[in-house]
Amino acid sequence: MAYATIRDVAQRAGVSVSTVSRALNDSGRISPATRQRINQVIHDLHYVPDSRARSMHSAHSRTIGLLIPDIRNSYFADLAYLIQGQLLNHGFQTLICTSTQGDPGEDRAQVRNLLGQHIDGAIIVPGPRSSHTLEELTRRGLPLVCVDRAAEGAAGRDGRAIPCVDADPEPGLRQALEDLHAQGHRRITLVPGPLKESATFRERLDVYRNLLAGIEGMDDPLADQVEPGTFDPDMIDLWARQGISGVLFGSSLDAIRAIKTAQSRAISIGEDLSMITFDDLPVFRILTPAVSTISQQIDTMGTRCVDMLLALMAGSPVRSVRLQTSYRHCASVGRPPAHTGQDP
Amino acid sequence: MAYATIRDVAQRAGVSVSTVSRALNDSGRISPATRQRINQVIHDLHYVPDSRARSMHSAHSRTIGLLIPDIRNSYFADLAYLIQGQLLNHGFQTLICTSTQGDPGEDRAQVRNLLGQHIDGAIIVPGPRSSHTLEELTRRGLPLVCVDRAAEGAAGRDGRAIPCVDADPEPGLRQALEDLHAQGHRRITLVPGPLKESATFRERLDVYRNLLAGIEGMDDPLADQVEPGTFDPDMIDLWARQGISGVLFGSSLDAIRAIKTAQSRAISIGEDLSMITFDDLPVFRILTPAVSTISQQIDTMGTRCVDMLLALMAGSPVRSVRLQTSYRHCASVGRPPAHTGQDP
DNA sequence: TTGAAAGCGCTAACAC
DNA sequence: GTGTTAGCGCTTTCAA
Repeated sequence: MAYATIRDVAQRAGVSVSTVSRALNDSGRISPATRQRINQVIHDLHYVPDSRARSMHSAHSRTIGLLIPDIRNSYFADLAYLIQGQLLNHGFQTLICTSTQGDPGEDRAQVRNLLGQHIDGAIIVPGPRSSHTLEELTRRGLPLVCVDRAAEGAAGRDGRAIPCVDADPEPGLRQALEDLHAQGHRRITLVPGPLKESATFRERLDVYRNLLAGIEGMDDPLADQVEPGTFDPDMIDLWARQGISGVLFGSSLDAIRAIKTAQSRAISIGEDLSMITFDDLPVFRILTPAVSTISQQIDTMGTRCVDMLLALMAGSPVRSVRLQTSYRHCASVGRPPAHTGQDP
Repeated sequence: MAYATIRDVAQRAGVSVSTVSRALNDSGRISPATRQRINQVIHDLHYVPDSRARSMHSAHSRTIGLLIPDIRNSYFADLAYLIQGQLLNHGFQTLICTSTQGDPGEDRAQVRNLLGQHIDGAIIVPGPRSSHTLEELTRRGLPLVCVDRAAEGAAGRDGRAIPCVDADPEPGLRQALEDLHAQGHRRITLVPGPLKESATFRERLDVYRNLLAGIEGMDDPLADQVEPGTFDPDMIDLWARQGISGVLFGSSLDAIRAIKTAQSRAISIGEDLSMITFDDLPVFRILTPAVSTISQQIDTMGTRCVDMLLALMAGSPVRSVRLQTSYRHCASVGRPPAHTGQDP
């Protein structure tokens, strides 16, 4: 009762279903009068074509799967918003699957859902354990693009790598270190984020180390002790004991926790301790002091990955893209306090 | 070639499609041997049943539509996350449609999409112009629940109102006003948010006025001048001229813009100007000073609306629910500066 | 316990 | 221009 079908429309318009179908798809020749009559009936009956039945013929569903770790993270929310909007402009529906990380079983369930819908392609933020998930998709020759992080240990069909759009941490990190150096900091450190989780954090750490090694007189006394885990508030005391005056965060979550801790211990950011973090979230601009960030060009990321997916679906060859990161100085980076900043 | 079909499975297992179907659905009796063989083939072929074809028979698609204004707003992101997670636990897929507000044409397109998928129900954050959209859904007798705001001027089937779960601003506002009063504030005002947009903001304003009228010696000199629009930075000067020492924000977006403005004008929140805002976003806790909020119990909101939808789909009668708001005092509310706070 | 056949709503040849 | 027919991948009678 709820839904009118194409047959109802045909009957009421006094034509056959194929004529209605033609009217629906602007295919074949139809007399203006018939078309007019059909449109009227469609309107009267509030008829909406069943896209499931429709897509069963056309070999494509005009549906794209989007797998992101956690929509509550505003970084991914932005990405999802951009991607869904842009795909919609191209006539594709986006199936957003969030909370794919963590539970590997849930991960599988989500992918089965997507496969069951016969999606035309997928955009994925791969996690540390998603290689199996990715295979499940590439096995079917499904056009696939990774965003934000490259897929580890998974190749696309024909053994070709899955195209990816992510950010090169080098430029942003370089500028950040230069700023710290210019302000007079000599002993600094990096909290990379959950190292075990992702190659992203690993890469940030590696690049950081290389850059630091090239800077005369600047040093990370904790470089060899980096623990693959998240930020621990007690680290703040450790930094103080080591005479560290500047900290970089590879994960914005850690940065926010550090800010809270600093506040509760009356440590003044920008004076007692300078800090910089990855991810240019709006929060960081309204904090006092505003936090210096290394920005990822998230808008471009969203745009490019959609472009790449569309190209892939069109059969064009697609190459991975690395976007530049850039540094934005804010008041969270100041001069080091008098008693630190130089070798003891 | 990408997808194996039920026929492929049947062929390879040496049985008929109906037998495979039965194995898939645990319906009918099947010999253990046959089932075993079928499962093996399913595994080998990486067979995933086509849920589109499947749902065309079963009269339900196990898919729920979720329409929210903007996923980038962390309030709605939280809501979406909660809802999708909970629906998944009940075996439903969630189609998240974001950015439905604003463009009414896009709104319609989204709904047609959902209708085309033959969703089993929908959860909606209705906007000011969504009554037409809602009708499109209710007309088909689709189970519907509104969240966060009540639907204006739209009734469900049988003319019954669409069940809704939202928050009663009264308790939170009352506590907020009491706090301001206790701190010594006597002249305050409310920036309700985009009044034209939603009855939510209208209600907050009305309740505020009523409460204020009942408080001895506290006054809003601007009560009659409230403009239906968003926050204008120049209002800060106006407040100063009027001797206003405390401000409430009906919209967290306005609050954030006000904080930025205050910072740029060296106005100290909590000293020169006390402020309180609706929506208990994480941001407000890490700002300095932390911002006093009126919280909406968003978790409960997400849980309840899913429960309500499931009940509706099961045919049970469902009543709208109003959750309580509550006030959380933070340092953004302090004593008024000496030269304000009392009648001149 | 299993298979054959009809049909879900739609599209796409192929006739007329 | 329009109707007829045969499927798409699946479930579901009804027989066997």
